[in-house]
Amino acid sequence: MPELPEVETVRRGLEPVLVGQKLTKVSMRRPDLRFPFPENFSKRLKGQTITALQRRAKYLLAHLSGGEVLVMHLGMSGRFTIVEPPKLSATSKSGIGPHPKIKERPGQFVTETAHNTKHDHVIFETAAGATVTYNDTRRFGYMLLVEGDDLHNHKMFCNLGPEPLGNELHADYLASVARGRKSDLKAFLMDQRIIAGLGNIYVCEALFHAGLSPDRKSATLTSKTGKPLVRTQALVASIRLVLNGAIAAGGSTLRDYKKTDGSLGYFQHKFVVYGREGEPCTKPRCKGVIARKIHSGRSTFFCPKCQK
DNA sequence: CATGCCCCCTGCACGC
DNA sequence: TGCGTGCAGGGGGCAT
Repeated sequence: MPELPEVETVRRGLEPVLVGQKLTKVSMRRPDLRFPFPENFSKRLKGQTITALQRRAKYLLAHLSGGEVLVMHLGMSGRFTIVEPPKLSATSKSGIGPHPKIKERPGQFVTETAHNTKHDHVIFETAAGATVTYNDTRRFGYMLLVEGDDLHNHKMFCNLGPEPLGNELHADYLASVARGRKSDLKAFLMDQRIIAGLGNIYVCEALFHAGLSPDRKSATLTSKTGKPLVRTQALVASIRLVLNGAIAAGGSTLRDYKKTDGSLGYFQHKFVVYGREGEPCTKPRCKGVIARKIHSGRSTFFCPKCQK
């Protein structure tokens, strides 16, 4: 899936299309994704206005005028596609007028281009005539409807750790939660209860940048006195740097998406270690070769020479 | 409690 | 060409 930077990029892409908009129609093409859709899903969404679109960890949160929150998780392969009605030029506004097909059936027009794809599972239509389609090949994603006041108590959210780009993540925090842990750094950083939003790619990237081995014991982030160490500071800084860099790259993709097909999801981004098994380490003067190894079923890419 | 493993699902790249 | 294998950015649920 999209990890935190990709979800944030999707959020920024959807925000101008959805926020302030009333949902005129929501349809599903199957009864479930990873989980069954909530009871009366379409009916509960129709007519509601989306008042805000937030992100928490890898979740998208669409706040609804009725007080519920539409929670969306993209799993491994979830994407959104936006199709907006053609912008009317000054000429057509004053003179010719909108295309008759659009005027009569705004939803129908975009339906023909947007809904014929395999694995399009959910289609949102807004009062402004935009269509937002959720596509998810592997269906590990899901959607929930949760009462806004109950969000923090929901089982999906109550155990989430701090946002990695927020103020709550700092070396003292990381040192304190790492204390006495038996797990290695790879598992530690993948654990959403420790930090919420990192995934397989950005854990590899952050560990590389910090020069720390994925096999290092998490407890070594803490000194005997419980104080954070230089490597702990470096890890926090690396996490921030890697995520911010990816979000910036996503932003540049966003500027282009309307020129292409409206697709929001993964984007092209250069990774320094991820997917680069056998390639030379990019750290200056390091003669190492990027290796791959499996940690609890997931590939880890790292430089055995400069990550200690 | 913490940790590790299996599994959900589809598609794709690879070797034979 | 077809088929089998392994792998893919997540994480819930369960056994230990």
